[in-house]
Amino acid sequence: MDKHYKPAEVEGKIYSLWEKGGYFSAPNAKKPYTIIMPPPNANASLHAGHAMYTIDDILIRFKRMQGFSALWIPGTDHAGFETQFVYEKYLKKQGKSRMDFDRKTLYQDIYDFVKENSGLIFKQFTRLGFSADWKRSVFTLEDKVIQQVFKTFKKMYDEGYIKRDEYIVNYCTYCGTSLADLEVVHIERTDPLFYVRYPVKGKKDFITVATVRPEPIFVDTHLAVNPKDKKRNHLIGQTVLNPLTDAEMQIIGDEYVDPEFGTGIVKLTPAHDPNDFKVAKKHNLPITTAIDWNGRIVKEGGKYAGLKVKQAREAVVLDLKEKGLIEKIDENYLHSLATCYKCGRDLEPLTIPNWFIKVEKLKEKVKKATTDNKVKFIPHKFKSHMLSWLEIMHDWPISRQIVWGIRIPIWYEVDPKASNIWVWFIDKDKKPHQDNLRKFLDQGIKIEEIEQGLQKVHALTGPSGPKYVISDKKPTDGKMYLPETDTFDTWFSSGQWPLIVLNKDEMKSRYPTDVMGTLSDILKLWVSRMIMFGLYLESEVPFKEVFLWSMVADKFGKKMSKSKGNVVNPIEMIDKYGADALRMSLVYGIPAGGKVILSDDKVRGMRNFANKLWNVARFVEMEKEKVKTESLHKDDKWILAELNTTIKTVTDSLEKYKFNEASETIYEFIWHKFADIYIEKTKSRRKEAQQTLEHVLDESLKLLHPFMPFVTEEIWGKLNKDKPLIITSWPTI
RNA sequence: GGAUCCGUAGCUCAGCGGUAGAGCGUUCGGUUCACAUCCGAAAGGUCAGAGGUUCGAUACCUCUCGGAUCCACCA
Repeated sequence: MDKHYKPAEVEGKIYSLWEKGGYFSAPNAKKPYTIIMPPPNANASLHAGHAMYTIDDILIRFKRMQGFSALWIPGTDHAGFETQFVYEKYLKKQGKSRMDFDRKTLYQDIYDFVKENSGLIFKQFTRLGFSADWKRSVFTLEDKVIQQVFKTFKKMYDEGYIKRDEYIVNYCTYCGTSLADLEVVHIERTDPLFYVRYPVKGKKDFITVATVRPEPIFVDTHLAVNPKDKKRNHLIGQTVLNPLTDAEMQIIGDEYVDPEFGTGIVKLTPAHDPNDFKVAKKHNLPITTAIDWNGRIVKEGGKYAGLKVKQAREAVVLDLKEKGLIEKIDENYLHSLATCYKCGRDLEPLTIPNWFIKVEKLKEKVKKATTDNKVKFIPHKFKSHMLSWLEIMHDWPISRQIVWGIRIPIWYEVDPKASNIWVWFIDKDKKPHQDNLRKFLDQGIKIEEIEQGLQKVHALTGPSGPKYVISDKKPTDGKMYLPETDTFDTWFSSGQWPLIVLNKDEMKSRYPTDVMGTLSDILKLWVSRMIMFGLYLESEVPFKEVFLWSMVADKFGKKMSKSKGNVVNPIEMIDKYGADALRMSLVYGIPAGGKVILSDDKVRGMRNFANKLWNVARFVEMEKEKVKTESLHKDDKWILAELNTTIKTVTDSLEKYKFNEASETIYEFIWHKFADIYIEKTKSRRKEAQQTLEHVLDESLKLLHPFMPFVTEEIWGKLNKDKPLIITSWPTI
């Protein structure tokens, strides 16, 4: 044996030993133990967060060693919005945009793009020593996933869990899609607050309203005051004039108005403000669009039509100033606003037709399962996080206006005489058009050409909207149809992940799976949805326990992010110090649910530990001759007792997901008890102690194997040439 | 604004009623005999602050201050 352990020379060789031996497939044996891997983005390369899957690998290896039929199922996610965003950046570099392509072409291009990059992350996983059953991998755009998603959607529709509605959503005009509340990032910013005067009808008087958004004023039809506001409730029922259009506006009363804020009077812009939208629905007020999907003022905006929001704001303010209708401007108004988590731009609240899942009934089951501990959360605090989320969880908008995803299986019936479908398409000369479908049909453009170059379909909701059919294929009843162009929110498919990756037999034997280990960030986005779908479709939770870890941080405890430049590339760490060292660093000293602190110093420390173990093995290997004695020496008895305690502690800790305790215990035992104390003492009675030395080393290797699989397997192979691999044996007392 | 978690050695964290612990870092001393990716030793803390419960509080309770995360909302 060399003086030093050299991971680079060992890891590849050991990994293929496991792979060739078929150790990653579940053995037929006995009790099943199952973990499903949270599918990483197929397009991604490994970052520090993924390295935390080490925890799953530790569990799988531990259970495999204990003799379970351990199965770890991997997969990759299409990550709809994420991936399309990356692809569009790539297009932009080439001077192109998604608008240059019809949906089919764009989808295929992204598919090829992803295909080219996919597989990389699994290769990187093997560098970490992950023992997943790779040949079982599922990609979320595979046919069987799409079929499952269609089936679920149909069932939900039939059972009344799906609704279609005009709904105000946060829409990113740059990314071209609506975002769920969970994807919205609120930031604080100083913006001018304009105090706008509304002339009172028939008087020389004004009512002043404070707003940061004067640009959609031309569609406003109402102001509101709080009916309990004694100073102002006399205004209810009065009429003022729209400062831009001079149209008459009514003042209504609604309790949502805060009498203390601004002037205590608000303008209502239902189409572009979530609160105003609620008020408008309640009072049955008109919801008129002022801003289109491109973030520009609509053509009804007269002189402002076509302007972007910011330009329109400047123009409107200028005009109002000229009319003397700006009372004052507060330049230091600090407020929070919604921005896109992806591109950081301001989001535009827009009303667009959306498909929703009605969660009211569904979430009750999740609540009950959580309260009844059908799913156990580790650490425990996440149980209350989940419950508080369920309290406020509201209907889930599942429509995403992107191509890269599973299309919502809806076909709209085209009535050539109705004006209820708006389309955006590229004609056969690659020229884009957007307008009412009827207009194009009247011009004699064939529906086939429109469908061929289709970018977006925007069908009215409600009774005036078109009829539609739920089907994954185009209906063949001879009528004209156009497909829904929206795709499902990624979490709609990944939320059904456990039901997709397990086959029929396994649904009996391995469902619910044993544990789901994932980042606590996606507790609400993903974990809650998986539980919801599991209970809805199978009447049972999809996993018995959830282990959640928090973000991976640098040595100063700061979250790793590209913009901070403190990202640690796990692969570089492996190249430098070995996979075992990296793996150990991710669990040693990390409290459950806590921040994972990863630093060069720490990984180096763990590399040193691997080397220490290596040298313990070298020491043991130097002497082969054993002297049998009648009774054990007191030092032998001591170390064997310590070993037993260690086996017990490590086993118990692993069962309880206390990875830090388990790893610290085995580290302490090997280095500071076995090496520092026992080995030093045996130097004077070497041959006598040889048998105990060998035994303690073997057992230590097993205990450490889930954490540091490569070095332990390598040493095991050197010492126990005739025995099977260490990967299948756990020590017992 | 609401919720949760956390303030213990320079750093990262254990301890959670009975005179303060680990790793890393620092300082000092060690080159034969497994390992300098090592061994031995030392320095370093009114356990954030103030009250309370208790024979006794770093630990339990209350408040204050400081930090983190999540959620809601802001015309």
